[in-house]
Amino acid sequence: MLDDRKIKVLYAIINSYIVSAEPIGSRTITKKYDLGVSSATIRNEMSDLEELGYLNKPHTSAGRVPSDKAYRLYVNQLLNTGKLKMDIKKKEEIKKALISEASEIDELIQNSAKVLSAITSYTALALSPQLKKSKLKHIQLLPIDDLKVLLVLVNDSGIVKNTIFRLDKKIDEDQLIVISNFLNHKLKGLTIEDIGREMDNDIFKEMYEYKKIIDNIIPIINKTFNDIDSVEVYADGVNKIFDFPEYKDLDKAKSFISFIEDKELLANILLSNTNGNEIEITIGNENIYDPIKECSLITTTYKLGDVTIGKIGVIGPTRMDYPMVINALKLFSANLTEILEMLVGR
Amino acid sequence: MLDDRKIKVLYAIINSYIVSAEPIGSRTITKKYDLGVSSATIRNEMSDLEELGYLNKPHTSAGRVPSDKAYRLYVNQLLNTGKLKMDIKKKEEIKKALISEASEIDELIQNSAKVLSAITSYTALALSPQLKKSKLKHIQLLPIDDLKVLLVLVNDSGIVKNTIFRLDKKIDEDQLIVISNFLNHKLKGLTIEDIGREMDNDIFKEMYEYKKIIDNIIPIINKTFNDIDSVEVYADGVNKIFDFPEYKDLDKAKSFISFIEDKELLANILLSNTNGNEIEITIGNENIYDPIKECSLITTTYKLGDVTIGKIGVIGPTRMDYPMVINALKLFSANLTEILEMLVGR
DNA sequence: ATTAGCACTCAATGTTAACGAGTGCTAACA
DNA sequence: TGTTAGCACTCGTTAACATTGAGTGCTAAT
Repeated sequence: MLDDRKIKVLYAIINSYIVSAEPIGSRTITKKYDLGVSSATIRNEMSDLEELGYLNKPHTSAGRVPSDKAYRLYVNQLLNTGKLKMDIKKKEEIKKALISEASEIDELIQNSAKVLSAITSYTALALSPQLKKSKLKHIQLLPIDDLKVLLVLVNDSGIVKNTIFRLDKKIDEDQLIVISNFLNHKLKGLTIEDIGREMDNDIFKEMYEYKKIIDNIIPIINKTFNDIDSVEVYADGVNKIFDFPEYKDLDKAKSFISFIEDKELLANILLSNTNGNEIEITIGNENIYDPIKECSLITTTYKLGDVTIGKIGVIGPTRMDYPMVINALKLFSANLTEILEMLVGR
Repeated sequence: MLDDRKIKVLYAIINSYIVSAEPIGSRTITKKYDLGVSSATIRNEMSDLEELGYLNKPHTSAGRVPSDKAYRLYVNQLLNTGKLKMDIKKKEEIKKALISEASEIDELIQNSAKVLSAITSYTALALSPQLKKSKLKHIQLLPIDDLKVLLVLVNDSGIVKNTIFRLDKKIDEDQLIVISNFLNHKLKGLTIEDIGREMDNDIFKEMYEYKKIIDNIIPIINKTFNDIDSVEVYADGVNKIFDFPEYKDLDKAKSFISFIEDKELLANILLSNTNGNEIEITIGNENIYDPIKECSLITTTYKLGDVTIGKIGVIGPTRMDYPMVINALKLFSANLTEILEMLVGR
């Protein structure tokens, strides 16, 4: 359907448009790319490509611009031919940049978005780890003073959460240890969901003696666990969008930036954008939401052990530098997975 | 120097410009504000006001625009006459909105910026609590498994930090308790700075038996304490800037947004903007940095006990609605101080 | 099948004129 | 002496119109 020359012409247009953001005319192609034919021939090919849906004309006397379909073809080929190379040296550089700031996992992810945006010069998005299935590893109550108690929860991914709360009545350290031990015994190894159920089951009747204290504590455990579960989206380099001529229009820029500010929506998009491949790409109109129908979203995942727990990606104009971004994302995916392994140290 | 009528004319121009963002002509004033004189008289007054530096002309045949000096006069009067009223009902509304999301202090502050931006429709900034002078209240080591240990630090403001780290050698719970007790004994009640000094002093020679383990732990304590100390700046509603006609120019908008993205710079600005008053206002050229020389920055503080520990404020065009913003900030300051009191529960 | 040539299209750019909000000055007035 | 009506003047804004030039599509010759 697309003979060799058509592909060459199409790729010339895509490559040219990716750097210039200007519609390409037939003469430009004959000059910049040596295809051995005249501009008139190119014109005919372009006319064909337009009919096939790979090119668009902004208006009659402008050049032509690649369509989403063209990018899709280009990107699929890119992903299949595996021509993308893993630059080990660069990988280590990135790793260093990521590690230097990372003491907590959320910080690591946030910093990753920053570095990714700096490297690619597009807006970067990152989804904090999802740990719904993670299990409680340790629960402990510590006395702060007569009335205040610190609750510490640790899950098997090494995420720690804590809350200070205040009791109505004095409690001594020994009592807290008894309660801690009991909670540990009952809840250790359960997932967040399990614990929610367990709580309802009034497992605490055995602890009659401490009923009042435990009644105080339960909602706090619940809330704290829900916090662990909460999804955070980090965005960095939002203002990079100003660098692209297609966003010289203020309304467009505004709508893009407002869109990126809606973290809840972003979380849903990132979570739903899952086809099982290492790299996932949504081009232009493939996006559901209007404000980013002229953007491409490229994401990858990061793992803890064998489980995918989060995502990181890049969003920018459809004419983005796909090979560069895909390479960068591969490095980030690998690095994050390695660093998490190390941080959690299993 | 400024007679009564000049003041009236000036205020008319300021008020009009604050809502319209358009230069005001003499006729507009005679029509909209009944000053009992003709436009020619106003014209003369305006000419005088310009000579005195209170008005600017964008160009010969435009109307006039208030200068920074005019805003300064207006704002000083506003702050002195104390005409600003505290709306108790609104205060409670805001309080509710702030509390609903606040389980941790940083979250509370972040959420405050969000609510403040929503209420004022300007960009809101907030500085997370500064606790350099806070004291260690509790330190504890908890076993996670054979090799991993959780370090928990609590300070007297109720801020909790923790880190998981891994030891070279197995350690049992009893040993951890001994070390915990020792550290508590030695370090409790000291400020972050004190602890840094204490650490260098090799206080641990008494604990010869656990030297190796403690040597492992010290840098972790240090790092964790530095984390507590770190300043965070939250910005919300950055894209509100697009609503103002003075930012219809893309470069201006870009430079503003880039400026707000530099959190370190913002932190310095917020920290330095301290004159000891409840409300602090920097107008236009009083700002040091070029990108916000056409903005005003209004901030207030929030406290824990008697100590100012953070700031929250609003940044927008110099023609901002000062009375509204000042009122809002007063409510936020009072509410945050109350909520912190409650959260930390001293 | 390719290509040179040419008429045609249309956004972008430049030029000019008309418009009108607003100023500043002058002279008359109370 | 302060106020005001009147008027010439300024200057950014807008609209209308012509010009330019990159690019297309078609045709006829190679």
